Order: sequence, then structure tokens, then C-alpha cells
Amino acid sequence: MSLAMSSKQSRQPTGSPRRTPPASLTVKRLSLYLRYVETLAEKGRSTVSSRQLGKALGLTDTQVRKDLSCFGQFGRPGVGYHVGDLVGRLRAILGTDKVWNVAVVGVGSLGRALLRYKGFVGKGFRPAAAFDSAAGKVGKKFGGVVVQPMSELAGAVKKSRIRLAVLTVPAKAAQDVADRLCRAGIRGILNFVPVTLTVPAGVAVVPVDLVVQLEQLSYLVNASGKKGPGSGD
Amino acid sequence: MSLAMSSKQSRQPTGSPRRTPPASLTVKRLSLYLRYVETLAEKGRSTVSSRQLGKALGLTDTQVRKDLSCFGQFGRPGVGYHVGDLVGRLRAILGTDKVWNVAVVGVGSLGRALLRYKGFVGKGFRPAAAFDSAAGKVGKKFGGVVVQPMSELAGAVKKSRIRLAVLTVPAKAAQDVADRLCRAGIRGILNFVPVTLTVPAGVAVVPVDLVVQLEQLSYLVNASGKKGPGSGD
DNA sequence: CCATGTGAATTAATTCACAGCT
DNA sequence: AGCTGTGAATTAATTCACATGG
Repeated sequence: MSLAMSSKQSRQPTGSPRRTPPASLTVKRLSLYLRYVETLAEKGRSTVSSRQLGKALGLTDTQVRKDLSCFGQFGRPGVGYHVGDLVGRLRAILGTDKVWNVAVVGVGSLGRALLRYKGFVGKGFRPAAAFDSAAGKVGKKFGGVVVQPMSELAGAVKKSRIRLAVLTVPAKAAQDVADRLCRAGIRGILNFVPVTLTVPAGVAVVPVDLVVQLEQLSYLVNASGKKGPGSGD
Repeated sequence: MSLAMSSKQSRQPTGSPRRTPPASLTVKRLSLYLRYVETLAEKGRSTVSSRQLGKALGLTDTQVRKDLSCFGQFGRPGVGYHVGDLVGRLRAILGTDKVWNVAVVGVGSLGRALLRYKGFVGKGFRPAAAFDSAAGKVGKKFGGVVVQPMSELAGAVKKSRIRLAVLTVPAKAAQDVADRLCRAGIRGILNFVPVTLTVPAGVAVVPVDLVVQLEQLSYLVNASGKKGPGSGD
């Protein structure tokens, strides 16, 4: 057995990405950490350990520490992480310490549901505008947001400082609308349309295809019929 | 058209997992392959190459071939994959060659939107029942499905052979309802509630947290502000 | 003692390179 | 020519092991 050497590194001021690159899988877990730690904050808990966090989310304690440590070192040996601090840190990393104005484009049943969705409040996202090409929908109000015609899109995006869009238009229109959003200066698109979008560099797309999600379930259920692994929440 | 592989096959019977294990990331991509290949089928295209597939989805051709090959070898050197055949194979792998009855549990705005969502038709999923604990909603019809009281859940699940559930209840009720679903014999849960569910082995959970998705966007947009990687559709 | 942070080892996933079929 | 399928090499992600602080 070899003798490890001491690395001996003094502590960086605050929140310095030590080494490893951001890593896309890590970021997804950061959201889950935040979600869980926020519930702890509501309950008045003041500290949490990587083991408790991992247990609640189905991860190992090492995984949790690795994820957190690559964005800086918060958390104290022997104690754990300070809940309030961790909430702040995670929000800052994810960029939800400020509120993002979001446009909902396509006011079908899904778009309307998102406009009315209560889960965004306090999470850093605010549906700030809605757009639809159907004249019959323009002027109507859903979740407190008045639907505007598509012709207003570029103007409203600039005026209301909207940087994110939720896309819930019919598949045939999706790429066209995405192009318009990009030209209007939108920086990210949450895409519910079952189509792979092409966007210029500098614009992010996160796809959410409900059929794809159900297919994952279908696969897992079929697979567990033969063999027996767990699941994947 | 549509001539299944006739004679000439010294291959394995059908869809034999050659070597590699199923791999969870692979399955997500299979859904994307299916989605794209279905659009090709509608357009009447008869073959597609791994390169074309990859190009359309932002993947390398090698990646596509690796993914497909680990479920058996369909596709002919020098030609590519037969579109009709590939659709059938992918559906069989994902388990959507038969129709799954799905229960929507929790008929808030999101649940209603999912009941009305048109995108499930022809994809192997059918909203077959809806449940809500609010007496005011019971008896109402959304997307052709009548809302039933929670007390009917176990009975309806058995009677209608429902094996998948979409969970869109308030966060406080989520784990309780999930427990009831599991006792009723449900095999998979598509979880829209921002809570990590605990379920017995043999039940699959696929989480879809809209806030988490937006946080991914937020992170990506913030990150591209400093440096300049692309996106991630 | 318990808990974090991290280099080293391990395992998973992707890409490379090429044999072989059309 | 073009294309698939796959071992080998590479790169990413996770887990292990342990030094160090509370």
C-alpha cells in the first residue's frame, strides 16, 4: 500500500471552481439538490450532510460532495453544509438568484397550463408574456398574462427583457418560430415540441418531449418484467 | 412498399442484444431516433443512414450505429437502415408496439393539458382514465376522459389494465398518491411533481420537473455569457 | 467520532479505426 | 464509391480511499 502525499492547498476565498469542468450531468443534479435543500430551509433545518442529501435523492454521499466541490468549497468538515448558504450558492450557480422573464409561445392547452402553473413562483422564473398566431386567442388572459399576436414578439422581448422562451407550438411551426425567437434575441428555449431544433450558437435549447419521457417509462417497465433493476427517479 | 426482410438472413432470430448492456443514456436516444424515423416514414423515405440520422439529431454516425447495434443488427452495409423496419424495431425495443393505457392522477391545469394533448396518438400511449380528489372535478370530462374520484383508482386500474400513471398532484400529496398507485399495481410513474418519490422495486419512475428544466436553461445561458459553447437540444 | 474535499482507481460512455458487405 | 458493425483506444463519470478540519 502506497503512502499518499499531502496536497496541502490553502482555501480559495469563496466559490472558486477548483478544477473539474462544469459537466452537464452534474448540473442536472444541482437542481435536485436545490429543490431538496429548499424544502429543508422551509422546515427550518440549518445544516445538512452529503449523506442525508444523497439518501433523499438516491445518490451516494461521495457523488454529492464531488458535485458541490467542483463549484467551490462550501460546507464544513464535521458539520456539513449550511442550508441557507447552500440554497444561495446553488441559486447563484444555476443563475436563479435573479428572476428570469419567460415568454410562452404557443397558447394551446399545454401553453395555457404553463401560464397557470404555480410551481414557478419563488424559483426564479416568471411568465412575463404569451404569444399565439391565432387571432381568437389574442387578448385573452391566462394566469394573469395577456396573449399577444406573434407580430409583437420581437418588440415585447426587448421591452420586457425576456431572455427565455417556452415553445409549445405545433410541430410544423416550431423551427420557424424558434428562428424568430432567436432573431428577437432570446437566449434559451425550453422546447416541448417533438422536433429537434436548430439554433445559432449562443442560444441554449432544453428539450422536453412528453412522448420521449413516456417511452423511457415504457422501456423500463418492459425491462423490469424480464429482469429486476429498480427505477430512476 | 413494406417488405419485411425475406430470406437471406444468417442473423440471430430477431433483435438479439449482441453484447453491451442496455445503457440508460442509449435508451433516451432511441426515442429520438424513433421520433425522427417516423417523420421519414411519413414522407415516404425508405432508407436512412447512420450519418443522416446523426446529422438530424446532432450526434455522430458512430454513436448512432453503436446505439442501434447493441439491440441487434438491423441495417445493411452499403445501404443503411430500412425506415419501416427501423420504426418497428425501435417500437418493439421501447415497448410501444402495443398501446399502454395511462392514468392521469391530479386534474389541475397540467393534468388537464395532458388529457387534451394530441401528441400521444399513434405513439403507443392512451390516456384511459383520470382521477382527482376534488369532488368538484369528478364527473367532468377532459380530452374525452371522465374524471373519477380517487376511491375508484384501484378498481379502474385493474379493470382498464392501466399500467402507467402520470402524476400531477400537489407536492404534499405526491408520495401518498404514489403509494396508492403502487398498491393498485401500476408499473411506471411519469412524475411531474417536484418531489423525489420512493417506490418499491419493480415500479419505474421518470421525473419531469419543469423548474429543473428551466434551471438547466438558466445555467446554460449564464455559462454561454462567459464562454461560448453551443447548446443541447 | 463525524463530515468534507480530493487524488487515484475504477467503471461507463464515446470516439477511432478498420474489416467486411453492397 | 458508400455503409454497417465492432474491437481497441480514448475520454467522461463515478466510486474508492484517505488526509484533514470540526
